[in-house]
Amino acid sequence: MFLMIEIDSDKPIYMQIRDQVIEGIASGQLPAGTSLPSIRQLAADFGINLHTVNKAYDLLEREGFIQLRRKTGAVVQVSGTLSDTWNERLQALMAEAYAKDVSSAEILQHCQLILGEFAAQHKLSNNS
Amino acid sequence: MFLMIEIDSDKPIYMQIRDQVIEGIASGQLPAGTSLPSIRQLAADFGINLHTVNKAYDLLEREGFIQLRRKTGAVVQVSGTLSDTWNERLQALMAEAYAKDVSSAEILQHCQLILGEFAAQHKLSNNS
Amino acid sequence: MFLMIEIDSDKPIYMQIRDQVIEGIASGQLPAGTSLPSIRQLAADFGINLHTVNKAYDLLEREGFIQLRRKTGAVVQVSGTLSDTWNERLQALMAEAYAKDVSSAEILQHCQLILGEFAAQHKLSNNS
Amino acid sequence: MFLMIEIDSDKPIYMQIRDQVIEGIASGQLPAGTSLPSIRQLAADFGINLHTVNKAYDLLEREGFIQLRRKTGAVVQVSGTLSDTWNERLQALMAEAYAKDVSSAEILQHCQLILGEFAAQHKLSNNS
DNA sequence: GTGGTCTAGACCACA
DNA sequence: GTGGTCTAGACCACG
Repeated sequence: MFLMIEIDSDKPIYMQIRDQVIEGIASGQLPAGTSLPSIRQLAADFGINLHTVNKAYDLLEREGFIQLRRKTGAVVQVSGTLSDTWNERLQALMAEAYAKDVSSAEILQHCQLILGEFAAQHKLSNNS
Repeated sequence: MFLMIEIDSDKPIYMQIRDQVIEGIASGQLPAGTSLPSIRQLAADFGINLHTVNKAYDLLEREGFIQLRRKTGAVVQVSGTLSDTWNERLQALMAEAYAKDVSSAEILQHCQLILGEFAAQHKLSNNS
Repeated sequence: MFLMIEIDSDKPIYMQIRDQVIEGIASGQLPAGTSLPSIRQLAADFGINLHTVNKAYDLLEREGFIQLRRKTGAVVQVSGTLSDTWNERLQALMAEAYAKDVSSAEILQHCQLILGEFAAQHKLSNNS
Repeated sequence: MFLMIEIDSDKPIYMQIRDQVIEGIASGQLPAGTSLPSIRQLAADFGINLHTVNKAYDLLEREGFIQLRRKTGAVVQVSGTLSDTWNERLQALMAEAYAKDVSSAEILQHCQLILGEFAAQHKLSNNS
């Protein structure tokens, strides 16, 4: 599995699942149409509560990243628009760095670095 | 005042205060040395509790954005380094957009737009 | 329990908790991984307020001595670096003794004595 | 003057005065018998409140570092024993470092360094 | 008047 | 059950 749950993290488990699924999609490891493990499967694999996984999947569906089907389980779908709060969160993050006197160039470099990694992994996944 | 509190938001009030103060610093509205309203003052102005404001100010101080003084209140101070989780949060945000099939160029454009606004406002504040 | 709260002390209660937990870690009574009592539990045990304990735990977490988990409570974790003011506080303390005409040798002996006790207790805890 | 007041510090002003007078004594800059500036003088020099200086002097007298006389002002006297809380504060400080996995040798080295500086300055003052 | 500390009691998110 | 957040009201230290 591609998931890495840190039970000690300050980030809620369902958010860890959500974020990592999204990163998996971004990096091309989970292209559209891919089936995600069933809720029971995933919960069993990591020894976490069904409700926790359910909450993550439900959130991912509401955000348009996956589609939940009876029996078939969860399927990745790439569609939808950026969430309402995305821009706000980005602005908060940019402000945090800018207020620390980090230059715009340096901040953009950080962004580019991350995006570059996604692109590189994407390419790799497609070729394999 | 520069603050805009949404009592119904899912984001904790003390985080709203923190984020908006940081944005104020980033945009130059709150240059180093500026005095922030006292804890009691701000609490009264927005009809929120003293402890909530205190928590926000305490957090801002620990993160190096302001300095709390016994008698003078809170004063803006730019120093310190980026928080440990800044890069993680940025990566999660970038992934979210990339997974939505938004191109790298478009994402970077979003960042640049925000940073550009900060720079423009900064310039404006300095000239006035 | 290992704690000893003096309600009448000039030292704030949350600082008493903090210092004693740190001493517990130093002496090996609280090795990494040990679970601390929950906030509510500790507050109830000593008849103090939940928020006071919360403040102590929050401080200990920020200083890297413990880790707060949603469900499991507080767990000891040794990491992080010395606080910024440690050296200043040490210097003030050394000056106080030196100004009383206590010899350097005697002062160092005090330090060694304390450190020796920590080491001895540490050894004891490990062997048991 | 030998004093350096930081109005922004988290440490109360009267404590800054106290600590620096003690350091002055420890380093030999203020040998026994030296007259300290009058309360009014010191308050005027630093633009601080009379009560604040008074509080510092009062504390220093109660701790046995100086002697307050009518008209004559404050005179340094080296005598008295270590304060009741000195050992406790030292123990807390040692614990803080030891709990961070700093070795006893390294901690002692810190202490020796500070004491060595006092001794060196002391010698210098006596020779001059 | 400022921030710092403590108490009392409440609701929510997480698992 | 855990910690996280918010409210309300109190007293103290500092200057």
